[in-house]
Amino acid sequence: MYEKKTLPTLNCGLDLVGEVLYGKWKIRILWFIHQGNLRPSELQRKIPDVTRRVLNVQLKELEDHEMVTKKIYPVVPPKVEYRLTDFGKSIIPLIQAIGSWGDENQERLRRVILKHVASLSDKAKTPFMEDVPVISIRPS
Amino acid sequence: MYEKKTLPTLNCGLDLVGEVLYGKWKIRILWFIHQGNLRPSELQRKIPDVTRRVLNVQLKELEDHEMVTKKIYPVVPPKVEYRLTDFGKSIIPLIQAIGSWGDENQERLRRVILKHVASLSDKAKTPFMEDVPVISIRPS
DNA sequence: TCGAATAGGGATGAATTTATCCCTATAGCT
DNA sequence: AGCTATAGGGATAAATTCATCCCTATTCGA
Repeated sequence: MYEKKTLPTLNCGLDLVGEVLYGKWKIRILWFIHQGNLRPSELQRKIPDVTRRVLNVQLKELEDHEMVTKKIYPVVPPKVEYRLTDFGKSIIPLIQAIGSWGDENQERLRRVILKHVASLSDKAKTPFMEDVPVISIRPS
Repeated sequence: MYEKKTLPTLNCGLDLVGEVLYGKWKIRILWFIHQGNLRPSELQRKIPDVTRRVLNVQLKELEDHEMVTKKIYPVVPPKVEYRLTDFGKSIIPLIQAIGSWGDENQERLRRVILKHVASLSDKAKTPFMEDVPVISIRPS
């Protein structure tokens, strides 16, 4: 494991939320569990870019933060299910609100993000920011 | 500058919001500008833990993302002011909502976060997680 | 018998973010 | 003359996060 060398800033509610939601895949994981994808293998199929290793680590953190519970079925092949706690459920409306704001401003966000990324690599000519597919993980 | 080697995941609104809000100090910076702290020096006094270097970088990103505008006064000593754009203003209610949720669940969040941090360093005996001060940057 | 699916995790390397250090410049004040 | 406040940024180090590689184990089905 890696050991933190600096203490987290925990001055206010915003900082606290940041701690539990910070992580490349955390919000997505919460959302997909909310959608009924309870097993790690299901989650991984929903989020192909995350590796099993990292998925496990982030699920463990969500569990430590009491956002999800882990249930191990003593069967073979192994079966594990994660579910949102009531605490975890209570943050779903916020995730929904953020996602909606993002969807509403999707074009503008996409434009400014890609423009910024492009500005970071002026000479190296990055070839990948032309057209990123437009998919929504939230139900329409 | 550092050049990104992997493309960002931009599948849905959530991902897009993540791009513009990701950054250790971004949300705080937006909030304090919203509170009327427009000059870099003011912001730095409000957020002592951020260095001027990093503050500049994150302000530049917020500017690229059209969340804030930068106004340079041609005076000396230099004077610069950042203001929220309408776009930036439109995300403030979400920040407020997240902060409120965090404030409401402050005790629980603080407990689980510190418990998790402690679990990462079992043997090394971290000495710093006893009592982090409880301050709110949002007006009461 | 061999491979796929299931879940997990140690060791290590790569990528990314954040921090540190050290410069530039000018006006006003002591 | 020297100090402070103002704003900015290059080069580099440190911290942190994320990815890759490679193992363990069992049951079922081809």
